[in-house]
Amino acid sequence: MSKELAKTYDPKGIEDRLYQKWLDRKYFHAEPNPNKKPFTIVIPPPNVTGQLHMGHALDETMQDILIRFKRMQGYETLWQPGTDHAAIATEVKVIEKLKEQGIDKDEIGREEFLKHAWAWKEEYGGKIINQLKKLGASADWDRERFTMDEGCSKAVEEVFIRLYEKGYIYKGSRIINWCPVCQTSISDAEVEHEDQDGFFWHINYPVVGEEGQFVEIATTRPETLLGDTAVAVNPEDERYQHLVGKMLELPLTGRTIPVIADEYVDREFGTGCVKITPAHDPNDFEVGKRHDLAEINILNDDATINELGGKYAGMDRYEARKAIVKDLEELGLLVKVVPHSHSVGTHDRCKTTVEPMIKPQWFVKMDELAKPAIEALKNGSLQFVPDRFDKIYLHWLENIRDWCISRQLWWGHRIPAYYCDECGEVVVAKEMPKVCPKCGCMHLTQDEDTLDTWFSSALWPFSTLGWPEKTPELEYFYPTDVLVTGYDIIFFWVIRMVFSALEQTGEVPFHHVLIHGLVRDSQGRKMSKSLGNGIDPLEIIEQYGADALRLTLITGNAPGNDMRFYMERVESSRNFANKVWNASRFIMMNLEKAEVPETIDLNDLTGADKWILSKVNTLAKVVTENMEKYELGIAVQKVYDFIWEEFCDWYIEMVKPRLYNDEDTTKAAALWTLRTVLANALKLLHPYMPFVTEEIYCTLLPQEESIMISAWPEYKEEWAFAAEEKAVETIKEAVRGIRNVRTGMNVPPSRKAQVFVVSENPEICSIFENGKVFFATLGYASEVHVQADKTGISDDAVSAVIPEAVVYLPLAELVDLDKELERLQKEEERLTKELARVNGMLNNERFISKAPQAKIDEEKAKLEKYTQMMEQVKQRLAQFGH
RNA sequence: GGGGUCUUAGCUCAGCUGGGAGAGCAUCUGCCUUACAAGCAGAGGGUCACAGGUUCGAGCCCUGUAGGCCCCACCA
Repeated sequence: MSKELAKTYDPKGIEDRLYQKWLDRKYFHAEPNPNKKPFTIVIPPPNVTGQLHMGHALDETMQDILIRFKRMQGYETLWQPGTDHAAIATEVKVIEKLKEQGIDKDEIGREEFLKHAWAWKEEYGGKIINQLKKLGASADWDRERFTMDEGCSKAVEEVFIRLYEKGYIYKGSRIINWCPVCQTSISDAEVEHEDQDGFFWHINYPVVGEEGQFVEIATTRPETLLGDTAVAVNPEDERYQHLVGKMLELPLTGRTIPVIADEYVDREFGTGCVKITPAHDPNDFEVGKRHDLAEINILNDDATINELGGKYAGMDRYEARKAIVKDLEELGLLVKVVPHSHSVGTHDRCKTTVEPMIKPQWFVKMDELAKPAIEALKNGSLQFVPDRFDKIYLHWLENIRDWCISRQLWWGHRIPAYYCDECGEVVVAKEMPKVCPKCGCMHLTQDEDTLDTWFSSALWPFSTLGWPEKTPELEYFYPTDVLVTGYDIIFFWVIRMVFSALEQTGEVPFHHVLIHGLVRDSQGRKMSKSLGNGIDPLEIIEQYGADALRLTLITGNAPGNDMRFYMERVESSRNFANKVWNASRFIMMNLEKAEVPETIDLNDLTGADKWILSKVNTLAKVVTENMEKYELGIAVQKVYDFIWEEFCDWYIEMVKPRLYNDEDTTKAAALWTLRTVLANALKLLHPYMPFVTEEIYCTLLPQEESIMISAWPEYKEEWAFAAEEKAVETIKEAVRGIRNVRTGMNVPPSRKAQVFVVSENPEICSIFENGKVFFATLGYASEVHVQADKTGISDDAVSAVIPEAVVYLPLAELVDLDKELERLQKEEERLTKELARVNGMLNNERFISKAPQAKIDEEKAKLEKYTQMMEQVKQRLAQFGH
C-alpha cells in the first residue's frame, strides 16, 4: 500500500477500477431490509436503440447523486434500472438494417421480423447500459429490467384487461392522427404543431338550382374537398341563413352536399362558410357526428388519394392538391388564393405531416382516470420540483382527451384482444380462447396491433418491482421517492405513470418529480444529430473523467432550467478534481511522517483548527439541507467553495508552519484536523464526484472499505465554534489588508518583513500569535509582533486597518526606499507623458469625428486607467514626503 | 388565443422564504512560495431590461411596457 500519488489527477484507469470494485462488493444492490428505511428511484428507461447523450448524462447524474447521498445517510437505496423497447424507434431501425441486407419487412412477415428485432435488441440493447456505468451510475444492475421482458409484459396484459373490463379501454372508429410514412396511428402527444406558410384557397361551391349563386368557402387543404359532405355556417349568421338546408354542388365530384348550421363556425373567420370533411378533420368529425353526415375517407394509408377520388385516385395528397386547384381554376370556381400561415401537425419522430383519419383503434378513456391524478397533485402527495410545472400538469389533465393506444407496428406488446372469425365477437384475455364464447367457433384471431410504447412505460415504477404479484420488493420499495426527468417528457410519461399507478396500485408512483431542463450547446441550440452540434458525453469522460463531466452538468444548474454546455466549464471542473487531488496529496504526505491519533481532545485544537472544523460542520448542514430540497447545484457550489477557498487557500496555508516544525506542540492537532476535515469534505463531495473522492478516501483512511458506504456527515453541536470562526475571519481580513499594501507597493512575495499587529482584542491577539507563522508561509512576514499599543513601530510604516486590529508594515524593511522613490518618480513621468498624449487625442476634434468609435473608446479607457494610476502614484509619493 | 420562463460583470449562469450583488471563464498586474502554473496573490468590471407601486428596506413581491425562448390550443 503506497501513499505515493501522482502530481496531477488522471482519472483514466482509476474510474473503471473503482467501478469494478463497487460492483464486486455489491454496493449497488438493494434488498428489502426491515431495519432500514427505503429510498427508491426508478430510472427513466433509455431506449434500447439509444446512445448516451448529454440529456441522459444529466438525468442519470442527478439520480446517482440522490442515490449516493441517501445511501450514505443510511437508507436502503434502490436505483431500479432498465431499458425501454421504444416501439416505433426500434422498429424503424430494424427495418433500416434489414433493408441494407435487402430484406423487406412485409415479405418476411411478423414472426420472422420479431426474431430480427429481438436479435437487434440482444446485440445493441446493452450498449447504453454500459455507457451509464461509465458515468458512475450506482444502479442495482442485478435488477435490470426491460419493458418487454416477461414480468413487464405480464403487467401490461394485466392492466389492459383490467381497464377493458372496467370499461376504460374501448375500441372505436374515431378520428386519429395517422402518419403516412410510419403507417401507424399516433397519439395526440406525439403530434408536434408547427407553423407553416401555406395558402388559403377560396372556392365557390355552386348552389343547386340557382344559376349563378355560389357559396364561397376557404380552405388550406383543397384536396380534402373530395371528402366533403356538407358546408357549415354559423346559425346566427344573417348573411347565410337563407342558404341553410339548400344543396350545393360539390365541384369535381358530381356529388351534392347540404348547407348546415353549426355553432362551431366562427363568423369572423374566412368567409364564414366552412367545408365539412368528417373523415379528415377532427372538428369536422365532431360536426359530422352532430349532423349525422357521411364520413368519406378519400385517402389510402400512404396518403395517396384512394379510389373514391375519381380521376385523382393514386395521386399523392400534394399532387392531388395541385391538380384540384388547377381544375377548379379552369372551371372558374377558384375565387382567390391568399397566403396564409397556419399550424400543421407533424409526427414528432419523422416530421411527416400527419393526416387525420377515421380508423378503428383502441383507446383509453381518460376522464375518470385523470381525476385522481389531479387530486394527487392538489393534495400534495405528488409534488413537482420546481412547482411551476404544476400548472402544466394540471392543464394537460384537465383538458385530456382519450388516449389512442393501438399502433400498427409489430415491435411491442401485442394487444390481448381476439376476434372470432365467424361472428366477430371480441374477447380480451391473457390467452387466446379455444372457442368463441358467443358462437362456439374454434377459429379466433388476435388483434394485429401493438400498444403505444408509453403504455408499458406508464407501469414502470411498479411493473419493475414485480406487480401484479405482491412481491417483497413492491411492498418495501414502492411507492418510489422521486422521479428525475426532463420537462419534455411530462405528458408522455409522468402523467401516464401517475394515473396508471393510482388506478392499479392505489398510490402515487413517486412523491416528488424533479424536473431538469435541456442540455444545449454553447450557443444555446438544442443538441441534435442533424445539426451535428452534439457533444458525446463518453468523449468527455474519456478526456476529462466522469467526475469532471458530472460536476459540469450540476454546477450552476437550477431545477427545471436549461443549461448550456461548454468546454471551458469542463476544464474548470477537471481543475477542481485536480485541486482536491493535490490538497489530499499534500495532507497524506504529511500524515505519513507522523503519528496522528484516531481521536483528539478538542481543547488541544488551535483557533484555526476549530475554525475550519466549525466551517466543515456548518457545510455539512447546509449541503444536506440543499440536497433535501433538490438544490443540487447550490449544494455542490458550497462544497466547491469550501474546499478550494477555505480549506486549501486558507487553512492549509495557515497550518504549514506547524507541520514543518517538529517542535510545535500543536502539530498533531493540525494533522488530525486536516485528516478529519478532508474526510468530511470528501464525503460531502462524493455524490457529485464519486471516483476521485473514493480514490483519495481509501488512501487517506486505509482502514475504511469505501466512501460510498461511509456515513454522511451530520452537524455536531460540539464542532460549532462561533468565536473562533469570527476571529479567523478577522485575521483573514488582516492578511488581505497586508497583501493589498504589499501589492500596491509592488513588493515581491520573496521579500519578507516584520509585521506588527496592534489589537485590544485578546481573542485576536491570541490567534495571531498562534497562527502567526502563516504569514511567513505566505512569504509576507519574517516575524509577527502582537502588541496592544503602537510603541516601537517606525514612523514610515504603512498600515492596514481592519475592524479590531491595525497591521503595520515597516516600509524600510519592505522596500529599498531610494529605489522605490526613483521608481515612483519615473512612473509619474511616464504617466504624465501618456496622459498628455491621450488628452491631446481626445481633445482633437478631427480625431473624434473621424476615428472609429472603438478606437475612441480605447483611448478613453486608457485615459481613465492612467488617471487612476497617477492618483495612486501621487498618494505613494506623498508617503515619501513628496 | 392561453400559459410558462428569461432579461444580473465582456461570455455562460447562480442568487431558494425581501436586508452582503456573487461564481466560473475571459481581462489586467505580480509571483515557478518544496500539494497543485490544471496553481498562488492582487485588480478592474454591473443605475440586477424599462416604467411605476408596496415596504424602514426590492435583483427578489405587485402592475404595466419592450425583447428573447418554450409549451399548450380544433379557427377551417
